[in-house]
Amino acid sequence: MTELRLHNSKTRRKEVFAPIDPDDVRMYLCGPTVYDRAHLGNARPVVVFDVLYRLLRHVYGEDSVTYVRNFTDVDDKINATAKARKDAGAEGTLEQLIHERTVETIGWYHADMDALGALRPDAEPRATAYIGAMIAMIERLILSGHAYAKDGHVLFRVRSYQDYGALSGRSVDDMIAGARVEVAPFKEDPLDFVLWKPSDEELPGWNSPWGRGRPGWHIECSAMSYELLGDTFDIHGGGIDLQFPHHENEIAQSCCAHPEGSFARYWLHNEMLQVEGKKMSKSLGNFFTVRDLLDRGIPGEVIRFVFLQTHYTKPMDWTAEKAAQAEAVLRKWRGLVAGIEPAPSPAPSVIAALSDDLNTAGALAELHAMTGDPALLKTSARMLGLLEDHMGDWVAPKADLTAHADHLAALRATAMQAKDFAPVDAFKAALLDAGVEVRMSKAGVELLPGVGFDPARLPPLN
RNA sequence: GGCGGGUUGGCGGAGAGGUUACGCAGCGGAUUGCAAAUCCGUGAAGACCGGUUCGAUUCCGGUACCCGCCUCCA
Repeated sequence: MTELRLHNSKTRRKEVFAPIDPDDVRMYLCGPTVYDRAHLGNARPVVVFDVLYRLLRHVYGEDSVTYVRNFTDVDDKINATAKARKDAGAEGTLEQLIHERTVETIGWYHADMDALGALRPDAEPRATAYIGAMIAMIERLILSGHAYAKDGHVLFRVRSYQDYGALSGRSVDDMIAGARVEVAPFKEDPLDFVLWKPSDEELPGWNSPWGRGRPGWHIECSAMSYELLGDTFDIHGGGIDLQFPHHENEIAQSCCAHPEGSFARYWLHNEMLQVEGKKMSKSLGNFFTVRDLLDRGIPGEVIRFVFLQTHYTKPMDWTAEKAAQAEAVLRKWRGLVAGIEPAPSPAPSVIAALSDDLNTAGALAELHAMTGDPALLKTSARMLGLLEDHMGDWVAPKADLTAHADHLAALRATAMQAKDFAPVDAFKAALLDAGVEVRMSKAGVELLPGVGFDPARLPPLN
């Protein structure tokens, strides 16, 4: 069996991956808070873990991998949107309006991630469906002395968990020194974080032993991973920005509530995304969503290719230049594999690259070496979610240029006789100007709509 | 202040203690009415300073610069 090696954030080393049960490999990815369209940065972990999911399925078998990715649908930004709708006169309770909003957002998320060629996880739990499990976990934490209730809040007693900070490499005392923790009257210690908080009438809430309220952010992942994957599972992932405090808190909650288990054994974190060398932010004006790119005509497969060019542990820079290059490569490859029956299995070199901590850039390099064997290229590319049939519509000609091609061929034939190439050159120049790629060979004339193709600027046929 | 990541040829971007990464661009050639596309060939690197070593871009230490996290965030 292929030996998989993964960089484990927990140990800060590349380790051989050994699943608890090779017939039931389990991984959890922190999913989106569904308050709006996913931005480009949200898509990076999705693509990275999609490749990991494909690899695990390849190595252990399609039915031997369980991939869970949650939807966070309890959140103040969602509440704000729902409240704004209610204030604007929308029908229904606040909870119903929240549900409507999140259903809408989840639909967008699915459409956008599907466009990137990401396989759907085996389970996509919504936090609101697991409130009972969260309450049960909080009760266990209170009983074991790791949490306490105060003024309608329940807080996790950070100093009760000795290994707190191990994942992100900080000590509790360092954090006090940093002093950027919220001090509140209901906290025993400024480091303690919220498991449950009260809701007023303006906010969604659920009944609990501590009154009507809602869960803190971190508890949902602990509760859902426990319910769906058990007290010990293989891989947990997300963006590096989640490492602290979110993942640190998840570990504390899960390990204290279920000391018999060891929670996630391998932690994978992807680095952040930049745009043209800068952090993507609304203030810099370089903020955009996946849908924005798709609407601009950049195919999801191209976005995916650009992502895979950079190793997931390094910051990735999105640039228009990279997108253009990726499109050219994919166009070429799609031309090579069109109508070709895929090879029975992917190239070992590609599996080897991916098995080495998801070296997707290395795997792409291997694909370049395979252009002489389109069948193998096709099958191997699919390990990366590329060159799949359902992803290829974008390469189809955007217009029927047969008439123009025939006209150009006729002009050329005349020109060959008359030794006067001016008319054919003029027509060709006009085509190029309209964004058409012109290919003339002994075999004939081929016209392809290029990147800047504009049908309105096509020359008349006379 | 604390924690973490990065710095490779014109650009993007990997692996490996000693042998060509790869892609794009460039250059030369084939081909073409001219181009494009395609094919063949080709130059070019490892932030800086030390150390280990027969040998380091690759390991260790330091410096500089860039970036992220520590607050909602993928």
